[in-house]
This record gives sequence, C-alpha cells and structure tokens, in this order.
Amino acid sequence: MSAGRPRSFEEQEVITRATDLFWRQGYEATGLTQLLQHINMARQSLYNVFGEKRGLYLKCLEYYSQMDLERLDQRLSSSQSAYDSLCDCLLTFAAGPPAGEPAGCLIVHAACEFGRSDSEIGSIVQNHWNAMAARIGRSLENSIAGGDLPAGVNVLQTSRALTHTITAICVMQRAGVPADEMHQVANAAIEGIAVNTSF
Amino acid sequence: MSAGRPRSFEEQEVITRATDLFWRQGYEATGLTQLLQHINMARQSLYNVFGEKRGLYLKCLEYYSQMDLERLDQRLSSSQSAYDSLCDCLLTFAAGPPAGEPAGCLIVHAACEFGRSDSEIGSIVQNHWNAMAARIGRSLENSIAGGDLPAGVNVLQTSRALTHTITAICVMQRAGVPADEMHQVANAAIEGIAVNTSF
DNA sequence: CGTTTTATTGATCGTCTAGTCTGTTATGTC
DNA sequence: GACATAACAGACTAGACGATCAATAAAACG
Repeated sequence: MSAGRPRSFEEQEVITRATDLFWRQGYEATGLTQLLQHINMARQSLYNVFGEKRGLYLKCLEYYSQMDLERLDQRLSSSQSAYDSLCDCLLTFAAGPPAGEPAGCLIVHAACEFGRSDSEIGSIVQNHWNAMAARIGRSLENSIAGGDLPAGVNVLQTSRALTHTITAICVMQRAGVPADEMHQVANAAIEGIAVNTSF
Repeated sequence: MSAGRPRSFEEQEVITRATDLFWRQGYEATGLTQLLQHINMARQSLYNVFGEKRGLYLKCLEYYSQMDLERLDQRLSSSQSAYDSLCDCLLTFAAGPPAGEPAGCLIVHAACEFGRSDSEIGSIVQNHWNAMAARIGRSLENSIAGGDLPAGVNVLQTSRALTHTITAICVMQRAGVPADEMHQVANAAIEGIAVNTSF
C-alpha cells in the first residue's frame, strides 16, 4: 500500500456542517456552490468522497437520524422516573430548538421533498420514525412498570401517537407558530396518554 | 374602456393545475418549463398575470387553503352528530388521500420549504392552521352541546392537538407510512379527546 | 378601415446548476 | 531522487433556471 496527499478536511466535520445547511434549507434549495463554501471543501473532493450531492445528503440524513435519536434517548432518561422523563421530553420539544439550532426537522423536510419518489430516502425516514416510536414505547412500558401509568395502556398505539405529536410540533415550529401553542399540544398529548388503554 | 385579444386560458383552471404540481413536487423542485407545460400556458402570459413564479405559487397556496378548509367543513358535518363527524373526519384523514390526489399537504410542504424566511407564506400557513383549529374547536363545542363529550373538555387545547395530529398524518402519508399506522394514531387521538378537560 | 388594447409567440438574456476534466501539490515507498 | 498514490485547485461543460424583449395576433371601439 501507499498514501497520497493527506486530506485537508475531516469527513465527520463535513457531514456535520452540511447537515446544518440541509436542515435549514432543504435539499433542492441548497446549491452546490453554497454547500461547498459552508463545508469549506473543494468541489472535486466532494465528488471523490461522496460521489454526488445526493451521496452527501444521504450521509447527512443518517447522521441527523442518529444524532436525533441519541438526543431523544437522553431526554427520555432525564428525570428519575420514566414517566416524568417522557413528560419532560414532550415539553422540551414544545419549547423549541436550543439557541443556534434550526427549527424543524431534517427528516420531516426530506419526507416532504421526496415523498415516495426516492425509496432510499423513504426508508431512512420511516426507519427514523419507527425508531422514535420504539424508544417512546419503551419509555411507556417503563412508566407502567414504575406505576405511573395503568397497565392497560396501548403502548404501540400511544407511542405512534406521540411520535406524530412530536413530528407535528417540528413542522409548526418551522413556520414560527408560537411556543405556547406547542405547549398546549404537548399538554394535550400528556393528558391523553393514560386513556389509550387496550381492552 | 376597451378590450384586447381574449385570453386562451381560464385563470382558475391555471391555478388548479399549478396547485396540483406544486402539491406533488414543492416549489423549488418545480421548474418553470415543466410548470408551463402542466398548466398549458405561454411563458409571458404567466408573467403578465401573476408577475412571477412566486406570485402564482401564492395564489395556489390560497386556493389550496380554501379548498382544504371547505373539505374539512364537509367532513365535520358528514354524520348526524358533530361527534361522529369529528371521529369520521379523523379516520378519513388516516385512510389517505382519494385516488389521484397527491399524498401530503401543500401547506405543510410550504412550511418546511420556507420556514420563517418568507413572512407572506408564513402567514398563509399559520392562518390555515388557525382556521383548521377553529373549525375543529367548533365541532368540539357542538359535540359537547350534543352530549357526546363532557362539558369540561378543554376545547382550545384539544382542537390544536387534533390539528397537529392531522398535520402529522399528512407528513407521514407523504413518506408512504402504511394506513394502518395512521389508523392507530387517529384512534389514539379520538380516545384522547375526552380526557383533555380543564379544571 | 384604422387605432387601441391586450394576449400570445418565440427568441433571448445572464446566471446558476450539477458534474467533469486537467494539471498541480503533497505525501509514502522504493 | 524516482515513482506511485491520492487530494487539491480551478477552469470548464452542457443544460436548466427564472425572467425579459420585441414582434405578432386577435379582439373592441371610433
């Protein structure tokens, strides 16, 4: 083996910065020139490493999904009880993104932009939502085990409903809907959890 | 006054067809050439009538919003009781769009594409969601009056929550999430309605 | 008919797009 | 130092973009 000229960039750094731009603007609205400036990378290097614009975008989607799920995990284990963590998590989503972070969700934006037309993106999107629902479902089960929720709660149905609630919050935050409305929705979701009991 | 050469198109027809295309593809992904083919209109005529691409898009957003709200009204008065209509309405959303109609929601897509960056679009988007919530709120009040819901239901909070549920259903349908999952979410929303009581 | 008004047509504008090609630079290995 | 390998830098391509211009066509009015 042998080596050539060393890279002047770090691949993960590039993905992180590109994710930020796609997150703010979406895929179509992000031009290659602007993208290259933002990630501080040479044109040819991008094509060497990622093949094409879409290749980098796919990496960004995967990175975003992983990052977002990690943060969800953190939030779902923030308090002592699983139930309190779950409620806090919903309220945190409702409070909006941390300072400096774009509003909205890259996955949601990807779902809207590509719909059913790109199956590879579609599966990343659906995997993400399934993973969210699975984590929330686990949190619900732990809440039942902890005695904060009745045993009859329909975990599958409720976990999906909460995933939808979070998704909708992201959409509306992107358009600038005020936080107090989001707060109301989060509260409605919390109050609705215990009701979805199977029989 | 006087008249010139008569138009070879109908403005409403143009808006209807353009709406269909923007609905499927979004604003950025829809090129002017494709758009003109789809609406069967000469390039210059578009600029005469709508000023620019964005002008037509704004008209489409307004048309879509109005159409969507009218349909919501129909669904919310489909059954004998307000409560049954509301439940049916949610389940109808969960069942997916009618044949030939694009999945997803033009308003949601606009919210994602433009976010806070375009205030004119932003206000159309928010007005639409407020109008949805208002209609659903009225339906909730009627359900209370009809005796199908307890008087303590927090109408404002619940109407917003249901608007969010519908919004999320649109997003996920666009990505091809199967209808039975949507059905579960609609059921969770229905079961959750009665719980959101103020005290 | 001639004038006015409006709409349509097709060519065209400059710019930007994603993607490629070529030559140069920087490394490790022999 | 010569060679192989890999990355950088910048010019470049062909096509698409939104938008405009000038010329033509079709109506109403005098």
